[in-house]
Amino acid sequence: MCGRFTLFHSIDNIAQAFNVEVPKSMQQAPRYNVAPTQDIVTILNDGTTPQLELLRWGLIPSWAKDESMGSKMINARAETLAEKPSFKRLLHSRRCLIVADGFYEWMQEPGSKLKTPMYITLKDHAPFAFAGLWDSWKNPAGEQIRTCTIITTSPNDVVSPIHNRMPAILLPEARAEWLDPKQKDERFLQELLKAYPAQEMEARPVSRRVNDTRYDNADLIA
DNA sequence: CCAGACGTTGTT
DNA sequence: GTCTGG
DNA sequence: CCAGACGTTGTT
DNA sequence: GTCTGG
Repeated sequence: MCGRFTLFHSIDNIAQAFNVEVPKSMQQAPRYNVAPTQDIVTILNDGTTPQLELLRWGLIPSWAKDESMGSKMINARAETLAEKPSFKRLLHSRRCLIVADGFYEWMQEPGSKLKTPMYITLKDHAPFAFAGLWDSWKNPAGEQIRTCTIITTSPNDVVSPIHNRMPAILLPEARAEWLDPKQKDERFLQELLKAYPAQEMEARPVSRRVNDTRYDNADLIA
């Protein structure tokens, strides 16, 4: 699955890599330990052009009575998106990219309760896009809260020794297709959610300090 | 029809 | 054991 | 994902 | 909002 990731590239870097404008007001410190419920950098097409937006990680559907769902729906299974009441509607109209440059998976040590955190990136260390879904929820104060979830899929050969799920990373050429509001073909969209090519990825163990969400420092991945 | 759930992961 | 918060 | 709380009453 | 269970 995907419950923790990094985003240390600058907003300017990201904007250039994804060919989008930098919103004037957007500030983002380098992050080495992004956790659910926090605001994350996304790209979505809410009108005519893809835009950088900060969304809260943990989907709160528009019909939710309270925000308790937000800490549960941090992932969505690619295989069942088109069937699940919570996601089907979003697959048609609320797709987004979630920008990252690495993610963590915890590997269960055989014959032990210990888990080793592994850090997984592209070999060229470029920023990439998780496939995501988003929604907007009106809180009791009447404010629209935008939230999102990261789609998971079967692991490739780099991740399968570590874990039985991995986040769906879109190939660069698939990003525009995923964001295209006119694209409604479920099968076509789900085809974009296959595991990223293993030969372009690498994984290595990192410090257990990453376990604590309050610890967010560059030495985690040094 | 209405009422109530709506999710993933991992582990057993 | 299970839920909540980050 | 992991860490940390998990309860009530009353008082400040 | 939409699906499932009764």
